[in-house]
Amino acid sequence: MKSAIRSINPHISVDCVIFGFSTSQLKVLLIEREYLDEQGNMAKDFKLPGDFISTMEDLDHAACRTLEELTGLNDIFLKQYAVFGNPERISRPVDVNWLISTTGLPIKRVVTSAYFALINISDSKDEHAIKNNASWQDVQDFPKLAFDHGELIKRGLEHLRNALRNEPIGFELLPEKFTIRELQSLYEIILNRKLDNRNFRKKILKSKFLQQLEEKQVGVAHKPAFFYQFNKAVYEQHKKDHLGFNF
Amino acid sequence: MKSAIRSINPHISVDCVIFGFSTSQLKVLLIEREYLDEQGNMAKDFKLPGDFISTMEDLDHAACRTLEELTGLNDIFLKQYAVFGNPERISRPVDVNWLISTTGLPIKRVVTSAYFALINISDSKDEHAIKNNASWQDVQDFPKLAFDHGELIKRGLEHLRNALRNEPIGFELLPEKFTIRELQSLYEIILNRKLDNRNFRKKILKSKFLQQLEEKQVGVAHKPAFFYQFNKAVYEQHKKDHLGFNF
DNA sequence: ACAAAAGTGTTTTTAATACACCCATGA
DNA sequence: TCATGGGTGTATTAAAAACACTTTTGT
Repeated sequence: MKSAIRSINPHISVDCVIFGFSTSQLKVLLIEREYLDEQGNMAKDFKLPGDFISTMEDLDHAACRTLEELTGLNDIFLKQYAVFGNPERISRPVDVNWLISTTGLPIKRVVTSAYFALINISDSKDEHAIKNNASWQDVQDFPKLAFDHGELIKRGLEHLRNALRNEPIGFELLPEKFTIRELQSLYEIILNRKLDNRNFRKKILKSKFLQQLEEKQVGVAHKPAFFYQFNKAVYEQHKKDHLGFNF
Repeated sequence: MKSAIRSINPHISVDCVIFGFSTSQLKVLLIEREYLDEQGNMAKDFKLPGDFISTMEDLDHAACRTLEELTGLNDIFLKQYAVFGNPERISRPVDVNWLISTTGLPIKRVVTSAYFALINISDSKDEHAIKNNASWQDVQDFPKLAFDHGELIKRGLEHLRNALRNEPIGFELLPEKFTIRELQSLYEIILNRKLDNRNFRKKILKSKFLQQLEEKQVGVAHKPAFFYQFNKAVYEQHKKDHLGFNF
């Protein structure tokens, strides 16, 4: 937090719930926080990557900036999913004191705009080195969190599941080029169930949102898979034509 | 606005996009606003029902309160759908001056939490008398609006359509007891297309979310329709079991 | 030649669509 | 008795689900 050199708006913050998927598990990215407990001893817990916005900063910009500053991740597709404005959300003395000491301002109440994103953990290992105060934690069983960040994660996960079921957000959340198997794994991990690979390919390919590329996987010890990319224009057209309802 | 007698938080506001459906049209509820134009003349335009939150007030509470104060509507199911935090959203001199003169505070930047609701206009005629500075305007062709309220309506409508297609929000937005025809009309108006009544009933009733009541319409000049109510528990169970994806 | 994941087709089951008449009530 | 909207069934078409083997590559 660079509160000394930028003009912050201490009433509004952003928080980022970054989901990471590997081949077997869904994780969240958390930042380790040091704070003084009730006895004045140094203690540690975790928080989401987040910060106050700057006085003339757009919320989306603040979310991206914060994520980069705290974790080193950049160029991530972040989506705002809710605002948390309960006046009691910052009320525990340790949280209030931590905010006052890190900002130097008399913080009373903060409304936060929550963002989520989903990234491939194995990619992030090489491409985006994650700063060492940030770490991946199990999304089902995360450690004690600051503020109402447990609630933000829970709601973010619901939002992610819903989004995945109702629109092709999976494509947005994968790298530009991906294999169909990667997309299927993403669905399986987030929806938490196995899908039939033949039926999945049929359904996905019938929709024409995916374009097959020339390029194949290289160096894999099995038949190499073709890469695909998402064709957004075709999806938008489809959405216009298809006005049904599903629930 | 009772800014004189309550302690307001001038950084955060709520705005309500209230959709009203009659048998033929979708409308939005707008409040007439008087302001001083560039030449210092009194002029009029429209705004959404909205206000700054109070210092220790929950956002949902602020939205309900505001709606009641400005329109007389109460007990409406309001759903938060987005935050609008562009630093330029309040930049036109007429808007800035209007805020300063109505609050008496040096407003610079306001982040607003947007809510939407949908109500039956014919119901509201008798049950909820709408205050006379509020009026229903065509959702496709609304008058000139204050701030970025045109954008809030556009995004609210997208949200409403999406919500209706992907979850049984229709039930939430109708009175406790309603006929299947009312539900169908709601779908037709919002999705802007005709639906086959036999197929609609089949699909809706197959889902078991609806419970038929003993009660029928009275005083209608045709075969009276049964009233139904939404069974939320059955829906929640269904959502757990059905983890497919649709897009 | 073996292991590992990619890729492919058919049958069965379920859901969506298209379509037209009789029913109960108030005027 | 007429006008109005409520309520129903069937046949066709389209989509989802279930299911097992062959292909290509690296080791």
